[in-house]
Amino acid sequence: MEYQFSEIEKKWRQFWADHKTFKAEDNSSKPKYYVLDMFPYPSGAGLHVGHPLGYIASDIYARYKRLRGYNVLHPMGYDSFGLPAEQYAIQTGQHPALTTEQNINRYRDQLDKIGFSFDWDREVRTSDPGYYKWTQWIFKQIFNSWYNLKSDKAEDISTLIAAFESNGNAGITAVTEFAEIFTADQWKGYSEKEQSDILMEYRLAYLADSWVNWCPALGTVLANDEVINGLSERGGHPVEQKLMRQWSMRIKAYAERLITGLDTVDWTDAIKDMQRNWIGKSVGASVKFVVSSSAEEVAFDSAQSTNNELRRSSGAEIEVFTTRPDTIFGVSFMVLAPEHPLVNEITTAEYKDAVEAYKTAASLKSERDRQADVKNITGQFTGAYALHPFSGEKIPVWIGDYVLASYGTGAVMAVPCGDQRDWDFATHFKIPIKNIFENVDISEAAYVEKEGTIADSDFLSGLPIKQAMTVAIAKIEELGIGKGKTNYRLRDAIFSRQRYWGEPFPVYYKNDIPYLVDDAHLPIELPEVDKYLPTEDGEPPLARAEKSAWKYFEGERMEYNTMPGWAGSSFYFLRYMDPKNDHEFVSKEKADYWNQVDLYIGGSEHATGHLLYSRFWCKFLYDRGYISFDEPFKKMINQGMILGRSSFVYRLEDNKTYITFSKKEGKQVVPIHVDISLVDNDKLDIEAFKAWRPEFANAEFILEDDGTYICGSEVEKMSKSKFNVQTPDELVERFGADTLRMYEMFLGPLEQTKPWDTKGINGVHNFLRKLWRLFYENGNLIVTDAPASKEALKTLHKTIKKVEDDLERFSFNTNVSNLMICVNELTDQKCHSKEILEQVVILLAPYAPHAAEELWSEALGHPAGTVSTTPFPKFNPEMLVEANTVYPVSFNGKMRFNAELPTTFSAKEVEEAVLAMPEAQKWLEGKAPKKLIVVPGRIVNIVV
RNA sequence: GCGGAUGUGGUGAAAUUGGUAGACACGCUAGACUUAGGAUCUAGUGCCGAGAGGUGUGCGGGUUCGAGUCCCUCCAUCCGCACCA
Repeated sequence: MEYQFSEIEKKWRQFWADHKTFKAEDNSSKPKYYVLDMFPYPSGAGLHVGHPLGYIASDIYARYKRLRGYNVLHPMGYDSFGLPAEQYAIQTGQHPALTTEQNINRYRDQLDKIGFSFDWDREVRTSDPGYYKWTQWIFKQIFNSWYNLKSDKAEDISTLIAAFESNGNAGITAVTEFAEIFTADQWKGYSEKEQSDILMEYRLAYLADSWVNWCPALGTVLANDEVINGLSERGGHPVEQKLMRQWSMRIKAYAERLITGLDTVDWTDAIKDMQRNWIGKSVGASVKFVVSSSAEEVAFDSAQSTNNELRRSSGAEIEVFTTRPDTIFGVSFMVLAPEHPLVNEITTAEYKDAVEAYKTAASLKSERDRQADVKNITGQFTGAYALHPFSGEKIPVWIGDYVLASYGTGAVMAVPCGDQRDWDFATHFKIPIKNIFENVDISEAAYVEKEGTIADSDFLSGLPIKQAMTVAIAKIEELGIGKGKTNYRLRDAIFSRQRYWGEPFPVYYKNDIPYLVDDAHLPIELPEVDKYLPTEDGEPPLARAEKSAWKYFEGERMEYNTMPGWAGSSFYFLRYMDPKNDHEFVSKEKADYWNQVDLYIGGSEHATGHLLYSRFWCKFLYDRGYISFDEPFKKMINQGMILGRSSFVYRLEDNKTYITFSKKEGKQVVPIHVDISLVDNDKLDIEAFKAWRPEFANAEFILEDDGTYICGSEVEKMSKSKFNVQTPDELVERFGADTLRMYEMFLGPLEQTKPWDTKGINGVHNFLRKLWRLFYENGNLIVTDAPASKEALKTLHKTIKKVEDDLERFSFNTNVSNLMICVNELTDQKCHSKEILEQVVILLAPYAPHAAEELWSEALGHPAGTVSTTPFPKFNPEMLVEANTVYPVSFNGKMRFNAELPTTFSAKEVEEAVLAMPEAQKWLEGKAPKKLIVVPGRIVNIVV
């Protein structure tokens, strides 16, 4: 019997679906294991071969863990809210729910063909009301929480209100920007609106006027991680800064825990560093500089101005953040961001116009221009001076757009001798540079190292830099002019989107106060609208909905924004544990049982988005007692991208002759993308090419000497327009799912970016055919009951060990090869022993599950479908080691043994075997060896 | 500029605590066989050399009996961040 993959695969797909073979039990005596893939956004283009790469890896691991006796949770679902469906809806008028449904069906079809062991009973879709009910519910919990720095966790807002009612806010240490102090009596005297506004300053989900990334082309705001180089991640449209009233999430409250938590998870350093960078922790101090009134006199006098109105700024304080308090005596000027609120106040009359002009110029620059302009040093003196807190010296105050309004305090103390940007600024504007480092030359550049000794700095002189930092902070705190402080670059996450296809907020407004919709009315379903566009007066699309279109409506108006894409994907891994629960987003019991995701596989592009937000929500839900772990993903593997390999034909100037690759040299040719389905191993199917498009119908060719046309190729991203998209479907049809699965694993290291290339797929396919021949010859079963040969046992156990090692260490690069070697060796040995083949089939089951099931039941006579529940073969090291001859060698004056050994791979076992050899015993004369070096399979050096 | 990764045949790549570099597969060469199948089988295939032999893991050093692997300098490519005080 030949290897009939299409029949076999169809049969087993059906069997698994009918028997729910991969259903995960919520209660089991087996240990649990949770293998998760990043769920896909179901785009209209369908899956290409890059998508399943990670799914195949995780499926192999999930199946392996089942063989190892684990109760495995391996679910799949869809991140089905999103921009493309909405934009398609805007163009066509089709409801996004409809296109999303169609796309999901297509995805499911494609996924099913690859033979994944997902438990489809647990499927989730973020756009399903039964799912987003819980997205809305979690939003409510976040809204109803504040971050208590004393307990270092999120707590219910009621505890804060209770505190306000009894003591006001004086004793509260919370994450908030709110600085006013009020008493209990004052609190009780506030109106509902005033109380609501104050609580808003504490809530973890809050409404505030924020500078946001506004993308006019998309008509919505974007989160920082959705903006790349000043352009939108989706579509690449320009993004500008705009002040808007928006929902935000106080993720900054978790900044420190998001950093420390990284030490408890097994992720790559690359991803951890990306997150650390993004959070951007800096330790230092904040210091207040008093703006000098007398200095202002000087400026005023010299300007000979008579406008006394502008002179009232004396006593203003500029607060700066610095990571180098040790260099405070090196301050020779200060710089404020152009948007800094004190700029108008302190600017003297003389400089008013120049400052205004500078501010205007800065505001006209887009984020992108500002970034591109890094090397252009610009700034403007304000005429004001600040007083140095220790020396009392007058320090000129400038504004400059290299200082960002949104980081720290929006102002810096400039130390040109110790900071390159300050040095450049000072040099450019000819501001004096004071050197406070002992024996350091700063004439060419700033000294930015944190090694050395401080000089010329009053009480800091003579101290090493690191010590000076501590001393400086202590002194600053003592004088009450500042304090030690840690800053984070991470910004709070904007949570509103002006779009239709997202979760509605469970929020309504009455008297301009936002209220939460009662749980009983959740989910707040998306209302129907006539168009998926903003209203004429710029309200989000949901504002178009008639009151009657809302299934639930309360107050004067509903919240018309929707939630961002990351809302639904920030807890889906929890929902899989209990996807049908209508009373809770997940029951405590099930969350406790399934616990963390043991292995998470997905792309690294989510490093600063999804992965950060999911960790944030997980920590929040942990704080509030809904789950008992505060990191969602214990171990993560990031699969690399698969690039397309485009094929080209080369047209000569005459517009109709196409010249083959090797003969185009030195000729004027136009490369033209040709559909890769017309090309096999770079050979063009000429007839198919002529039929492909009318303009090629009369094409003429200059061929290779063997009469073929060879195409050129180039590696690019897969895209329809480059005709280089390889869908898994065609390959499954030609070679079968098992071949595709093994081939994708055979391609190279999982984590690596690599071009797609089908050149080697025959090799993998031939492996399966060869495997078949161990069982069948001329259509007859040739499996025997004869005992296995020693050789065959050795091959088997070598393979068991290799497969086991590769999967436990999780490097999907060699394991398929190990099975190939195994089958090659068994073929050479003419081994048809049932004893051996049974074990081989189990080893194969995670990789090529359809073939394994077929051989297991049809050739080996086991009950159908049981290969997935058979224990993984047990490795027996004794099968590998055989004693051999040992002979002494003298080398470089040191005595050692060289022993020739049979091929094995475990140095330890060989070591033991060598020491047990009579020859070795004799040679050592009862002494222990000083050093024993084993080259697996080859040579042993024993130093005596 | 900062951070992370990667450099091995014609190609994709292996190489476990440092131990025969190139497993396995593609491709290629020669041959066999055939109910012509995306077959199968045999032999060969890093480079130089007719051969013995020499040489070889981005470059240059170092440690070691022994280095693709460890250490140092440099180079190239890819990814992320980027005026974050």
